[in-house]
Amino acid sequence: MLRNPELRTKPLGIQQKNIVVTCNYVARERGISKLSYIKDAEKKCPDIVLVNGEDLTHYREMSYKITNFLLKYTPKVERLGFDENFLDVSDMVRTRLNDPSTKEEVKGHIYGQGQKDDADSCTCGCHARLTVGTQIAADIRSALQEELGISCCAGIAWNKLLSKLVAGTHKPNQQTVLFPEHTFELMLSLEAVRAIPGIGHSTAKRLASLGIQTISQLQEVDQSVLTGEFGNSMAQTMKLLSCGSDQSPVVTTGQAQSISDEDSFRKCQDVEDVKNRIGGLLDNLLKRLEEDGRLPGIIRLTLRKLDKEGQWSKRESRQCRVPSHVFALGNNKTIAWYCVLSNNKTIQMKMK
DNA sequence: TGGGGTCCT
DNA sequence: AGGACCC
Repeated sequence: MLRNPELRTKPLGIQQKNIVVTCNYVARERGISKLSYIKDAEKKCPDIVLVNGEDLTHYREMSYKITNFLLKYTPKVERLGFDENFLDVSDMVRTRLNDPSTKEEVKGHIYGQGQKDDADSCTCGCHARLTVGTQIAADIRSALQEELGISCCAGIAWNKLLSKLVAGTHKPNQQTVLFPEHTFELMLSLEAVRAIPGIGHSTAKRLASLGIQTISQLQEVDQSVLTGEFGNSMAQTMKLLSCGSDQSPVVTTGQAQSISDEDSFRKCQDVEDVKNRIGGLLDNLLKRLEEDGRLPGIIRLTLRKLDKEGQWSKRESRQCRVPSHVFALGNNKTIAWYCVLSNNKTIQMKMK
């Protein structure tokens, strides 16, 4: 929509292969959901505009523009995917609170307000700090809109878990603050344990096998039951998460730990085809590598196979260290196969 | 389901 | 090398 503002008012979906991976809010009002099949989306909304988003270059660039913009406010910026950032603004809050011109006005929504009367029992000053947090968020969001044309949501709380959860409570382009009295309310509004960031597919299944499906069940279960299934460390963090407690600090993301390029290799029959496609992926990688300026220490090839029923199986990977002279020679295609051949391993690719 | 990423075991 | 998690 940034590159083509006319799309702003139309139902827009971003397409990768057969799937609408994400869409704008106009499309969502028409019943389109993320990760739906193109066919279903077109049935619900025949006039949906589809833009191919298989090449992530533009999104990646914008993503880093935004992160770099946020880094002007504080060095404590942690990226999560291409479109989320955590900011630890504790230091900014402190300096603003020392400024006599700072007011007590809350910007944006207050979570849970109106459902209970707010007896402000806090004596630690957290209400004042969170209030300043809402002002910082509002400032940053409007600067983002002005300078980069980006709208976004924000959640203001005292840890990453809660800020993320509360950010989702008022949805397009709004911000919400969580005051401590409403923490339990927010956690219990989630219902399923799966809704806790950090509890994924597999953990949710294992919890279900213990008879635990809701957050309140997780809050109330005996610690030893969890420890038996997950071990001490995971059991403890899950217990804490269920109560809205998150000890993890905001960790500055910095430069990428890895760069990768993928393709699903649909309709790829012969060896020649495979070589060409991998060669293409490699060309893109080398281009990005050059922009990055660093040299890789390891190269890895990952693949997924289709079995006879056409189902995806697990990923398999082979990796090896790359001596820098390989890059000094600059021979593209040599590098492509370097890791495979250097281990003298053959990877069978069976594509449908 | 897709094309990315992170960290832990 | 694989598994879990995130978007």
